[in-house]
Amino acid sequence: MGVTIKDIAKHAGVSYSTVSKALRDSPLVKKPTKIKIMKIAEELGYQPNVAARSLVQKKSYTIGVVWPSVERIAPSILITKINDLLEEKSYTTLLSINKVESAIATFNRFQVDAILVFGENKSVLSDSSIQTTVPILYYGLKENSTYPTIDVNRRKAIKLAVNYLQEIGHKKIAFIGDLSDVDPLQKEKAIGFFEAMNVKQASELPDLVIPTNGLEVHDGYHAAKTLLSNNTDITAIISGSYDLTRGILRATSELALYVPKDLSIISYDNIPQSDNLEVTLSTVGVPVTRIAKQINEALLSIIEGNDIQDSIILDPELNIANSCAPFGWYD
Amino acid sequence: MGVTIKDIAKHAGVSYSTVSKALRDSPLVKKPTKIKIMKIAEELGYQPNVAARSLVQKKSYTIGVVWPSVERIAPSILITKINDLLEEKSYTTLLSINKVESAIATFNRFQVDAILVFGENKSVLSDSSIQTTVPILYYGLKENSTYPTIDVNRRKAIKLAVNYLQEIGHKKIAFIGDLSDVDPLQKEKAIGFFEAMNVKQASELPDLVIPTNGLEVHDGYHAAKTLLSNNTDITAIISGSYDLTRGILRATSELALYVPKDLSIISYDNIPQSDNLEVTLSTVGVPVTRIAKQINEALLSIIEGNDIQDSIILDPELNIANSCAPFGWYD
DNA sequence: TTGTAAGCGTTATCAC
DNA sequence: GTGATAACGCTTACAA
Repeated sequence: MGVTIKDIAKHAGVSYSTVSKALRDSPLVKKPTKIKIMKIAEELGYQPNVAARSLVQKKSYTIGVVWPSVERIAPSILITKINDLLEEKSYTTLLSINKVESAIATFNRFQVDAILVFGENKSVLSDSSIQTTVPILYYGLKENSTYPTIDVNRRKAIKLAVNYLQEIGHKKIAFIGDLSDVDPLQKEKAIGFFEAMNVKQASELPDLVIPTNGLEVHDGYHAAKTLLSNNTDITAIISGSYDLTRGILRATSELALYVPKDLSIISYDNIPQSDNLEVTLSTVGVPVTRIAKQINEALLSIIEGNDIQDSIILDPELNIANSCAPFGWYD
Repeated sequence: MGVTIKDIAKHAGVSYSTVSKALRDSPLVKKPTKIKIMKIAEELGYQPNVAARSLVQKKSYTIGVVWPSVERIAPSILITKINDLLEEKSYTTLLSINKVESAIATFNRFQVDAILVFGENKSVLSDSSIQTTVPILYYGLKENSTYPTIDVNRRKAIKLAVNYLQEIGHKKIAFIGDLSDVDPLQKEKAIGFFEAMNVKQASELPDLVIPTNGLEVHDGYHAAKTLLSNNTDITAIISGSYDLTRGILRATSELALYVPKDLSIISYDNIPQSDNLEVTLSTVGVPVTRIAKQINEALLSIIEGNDIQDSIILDPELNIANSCAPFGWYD
């Protein structure tokens, strides 16, 4: 089995409490002793036993992340970022891909210091079904939950985009995105578009709203093909995601349409762009780094026992770049 | 803080050791007492403390999964399956997205019962850099590791496909896949193709090997477009992944080529197909369910302390369906 | 500056 | 059948 502080104590010829202090870098231990002990610990390949430590400290320096759908690529970048941030504060993140209730139960048994839940179909889940003594933070749509929640204002993001395009003179603005009911996060974006266009639903803008059945590149490609073959007078497109936008750009280049000369594009996006597309994209959204930072702070705060705001809705930002030009600019 | 067995003991008016036995459903406790205790535990929302239990039992009923690249969608289905299988045996899986070394260190501190590592750029990693007392199982390419490894024979899979197509008379067989050096798993597939075609490298089959720079749908789409516009005499394609195949099918339908009349397709694939494509695909590969089952068994086995085979390479299977027809069948 | 001892929540081994 | 009690590996007063 594993090496314990008692083993180290024997080797070093000191008591095991001294070892404990030395390893925790306590000022109560003389430098030379400390160094000697550290060295022996290293040699023996000592790994502190979390179980024992968290038993006495009632703290495990661990954050449990509930991530029911490993399949989804979107939040994975966010998780990675959060993980890095927490690591700096010497916290470890552990993920569970189980159903929310059982994941929370597991993390309670493990006495993690806080739980971060990536909400998805939270609709099914009511707070009453959750048993926890560990503080919980949600990321995603705030619905029937009383737990603190951090979310991105997707609706406002799309509105920002529409308004900007209108300001620079565009009249025929289209939206390409996922309108299916299954994903409330996507739906928010569509609602933002409707609101900005002063309509109630997609049917009032038959030619301008192109629903996709997913968020992949080819969904965007085909939506754009449909849109642009039928409607030659569209001058601007708002895209629901980065991948959709990549598809849209593919379509425009095949149709020999030039961005932004023939068409302005603003893409919803949280992720920093790595690909080098033909144009630098204009985007709206909250950058992952900011989301991660907020979540990180909130997490550390609730661990300290501080109450945080019930609900933090992050404001999106508009970043205008080459893919966008005023209407008529090239005439 | 959490409810402990002592709290339950007080409420039930018994000693806490009786509570412990009752909760573990020991035959040493009378039925009525047991029921009473269970009920109180339920009411109080008791959650057993893993730290305390694993401290005395030296077992946490937990498997640590090292998954450095949350970004990749491919193995996520596999992880979900493994998770389900282990749950049946009342094991919990916890994932870490940290670097392999530190993830392993973390899991050692948590005293998990076994560690499953999803190997990727294992190249960098030598066994000597790993400190562990917990048994480790690798999934992925076996390279310089002495730990037991489970892997899929991708090379053989593609060979099977080539041989089958040759048997049914195809001469001009093309391969669409990712040849970049970064992903050794993909490279294996290409090597399988080369070997089956009796060549050493791609350059010997200039028109038949179409490298993609990824495994997404649109990569397949564009590769197929390139391939089929230049080479009208190709009669069969082997695709390196399911998504690539979807793209290929999109391309063929745009080019008014009919599968399998004008073109036979066999797709590498581990994942059970959910989409309903125009044709039912012929596939080669090891189904995820089988991979998951093997990993599950191996894991349980090494937990018991049984040595398992150093290396288990799973044999792919060929499933021929509508997307494949003998050469000349429709003439 | 170092050692001793109590206690964290649980299981397991005894006695009763 | 049930109840004390030791032990798991560690941290932390407190004693030396």
